Amino acid sequence: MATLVICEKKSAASRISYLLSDGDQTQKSYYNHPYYELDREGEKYICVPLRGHIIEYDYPKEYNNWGKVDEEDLIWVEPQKNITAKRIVNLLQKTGKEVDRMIVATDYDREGELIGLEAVRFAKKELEDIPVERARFSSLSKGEIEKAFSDLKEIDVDLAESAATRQIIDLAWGAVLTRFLSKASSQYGDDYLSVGRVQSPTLAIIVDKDHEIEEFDPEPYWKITALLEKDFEFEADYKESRIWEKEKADEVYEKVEEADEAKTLSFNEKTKKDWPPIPFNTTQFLSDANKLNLSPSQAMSTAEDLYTAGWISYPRTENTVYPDSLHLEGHLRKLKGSELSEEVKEILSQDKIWPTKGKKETTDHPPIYPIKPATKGDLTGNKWKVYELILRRFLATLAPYGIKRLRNAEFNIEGEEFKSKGNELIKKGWRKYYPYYKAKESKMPELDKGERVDITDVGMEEKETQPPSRYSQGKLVKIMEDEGLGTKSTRHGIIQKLYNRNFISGKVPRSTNSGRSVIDTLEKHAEMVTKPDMTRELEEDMQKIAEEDLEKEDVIKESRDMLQKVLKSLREEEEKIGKELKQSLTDQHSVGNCPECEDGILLIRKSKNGRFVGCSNYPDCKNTYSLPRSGNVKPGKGECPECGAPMVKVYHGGDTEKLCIDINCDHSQEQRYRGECPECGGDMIEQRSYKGKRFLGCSNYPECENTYPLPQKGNLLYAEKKCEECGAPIQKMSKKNKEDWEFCPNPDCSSDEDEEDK
DNA sequence: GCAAGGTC
Repeated sequence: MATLVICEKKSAASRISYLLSDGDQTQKSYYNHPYYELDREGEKYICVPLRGHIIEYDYPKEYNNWGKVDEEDLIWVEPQKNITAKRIVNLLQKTGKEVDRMIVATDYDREGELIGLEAVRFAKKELEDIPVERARFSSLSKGEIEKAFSDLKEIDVDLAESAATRQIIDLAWGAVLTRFLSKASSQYGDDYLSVGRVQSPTLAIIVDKDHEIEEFDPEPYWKITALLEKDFEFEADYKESRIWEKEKADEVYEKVEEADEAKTLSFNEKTKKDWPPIPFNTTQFLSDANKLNLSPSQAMSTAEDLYTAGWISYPRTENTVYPDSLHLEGHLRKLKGSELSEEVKEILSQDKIWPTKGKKETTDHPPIYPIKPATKGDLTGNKWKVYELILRRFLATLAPYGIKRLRNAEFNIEGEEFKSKGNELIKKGWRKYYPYYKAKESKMPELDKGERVDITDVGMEEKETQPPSRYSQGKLVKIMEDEGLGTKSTRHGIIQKLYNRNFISGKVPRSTNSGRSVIDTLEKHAEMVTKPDMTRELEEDMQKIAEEDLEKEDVIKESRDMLQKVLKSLREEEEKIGKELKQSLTDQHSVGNCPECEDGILLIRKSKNGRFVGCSNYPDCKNTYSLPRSGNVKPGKGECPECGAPMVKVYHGGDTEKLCIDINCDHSQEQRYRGECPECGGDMIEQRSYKGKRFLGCSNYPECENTYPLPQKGNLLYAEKKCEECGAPIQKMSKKNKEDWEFCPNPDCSSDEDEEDK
């Protein structure tokens, strides 16, 4: 007797083998892929980890040619299953022959059911009649696993089929619409315009906000503020914090302008508990990591590294409730060995440790928490940043609440009503351990009704209503979750995809021309693809398939019919759509007008050797420029005074250069001249490496290889003098809020050793 | 070369 246990991933396989054998499992390897063997009640178990899905749907090869395949036909093509993890399939086939029953022990969710079934189908091939059972467990704890393996269920084929339905539908809609838009706008190669059930509604959320901001019409208003003093200065605003008419504002201001006393009409004070945050699920984690300047993709991949190295628990989870199996106190004791040992001890010293809990409780994985203690010596850079965040969050969820003191008062100033609010944290509580959220505090003294308070100043300000702000990437992940778009494992990747497709740009994402026009086109002709409802409806259908209320085939057929209608309506306007898309793509790549011909536009183009700028009138106009090696190039203001070519802005992260597009023109050269090369008498030129790093290099390169490193931020100029020690040209640096300073760029020079950085 | 979903 032998049993094959199929697990979703390595960590689960290792844990399950351990629990089933009381730690007596053996790790083996098959062509470098690990698996486990163990004995359990005299029976041999082989525990094989998958790597999530091991197959994926795609169309047969003959449909790969976008030009030759009609999208209308593609709708009805049956996709085939391709193996994506060959070695795992081999291992399943090999071990499948050695066993006489199988247990699917993948994650307890819809995809898990399908992932398990995919594996079973490979393992079972020649043994059609061996029994397959399903272990369903809500955590990888001893109790849960024992219970699941002693009470085995049947595999839920309908549930798995519902997941397969989603795959087929997503592929059909994605492939058909992606090909249609790309072909209509002649976007081939890497520049195709993609469409998808999740990515398009997500993009639409960003585009809608951009439209809202563009259409925003600021309205002026006036604000009257009195500065009062009792023990310290504090502000009181006129009862209408925004006064919309200038006359009214003037009228009030005239009355109170010269006042020197305010009479307290009322004063209230109350305290409020400031509750600690709930345990980290993926969304909360990505959102807070974004405050630390990490994109969701960066945060996720860092968390993945920390997880595989055993520092933190599984980072993909929706759960916000610590399971009973996690012994919080014992675990805290373990974390005393971490960098934050003092903080851990403080938390431990509480009489009782009460964790917070969120509304969402799932059974697949615990919330994200630190598994073992780490110090700054163990982890560096982003890894430490992320680990510290997760450790601090864990502590905060076990820490005491804080207390806020809220005060508010109303005043009479020359017959006009003013009001003031105070919000002070009088007990820090959990915020001591979790400094990532800034509490908005404002101080206000204690007052008595009728008390007279001195006025030190009264001011009136003209202000403007502000447009709504853009969504940060962290906020976007949250909105996606609220709208049901994507999953805990895919949301960060979807956002990254929008960047990679050039649909959005910037740290706080804004839509590009192509992103905007893709959404505009879809909204006009296939609105449903831009709405989260499509996902909601698909979810409902999948539920019904799982419950046997609907047949997989019927759902797919209905979806294909709908796709056919959508495609038809798009095709009726194909020419117009193509024109609109092409126009906005031209705008996106334009850097300005061509100085060499009548009506040419200079466009960023790609060649085998990289990118360059060429004229839209090519081949009639052969004007070209090379582009800087790195950075994002956008049109700038005006033309070069020297050669008439357009000025461009080059963005390097937070740093912007303004250059003439012709890097060899005298103006550009002059702008970047930073003194004479002490080695050969050539010009030292400020330039950027392929990676965007700024340095000084000699104009006689490659004959002269003299270079100096430069600080990466701040404005640099040649100080018009040479270093007395080494002869290198002295550089002058100016930075915001700092005094200018001069330095020798030569790192081997001893000239500024006594001088510390200013 | 198309999607979204797992996981590395």
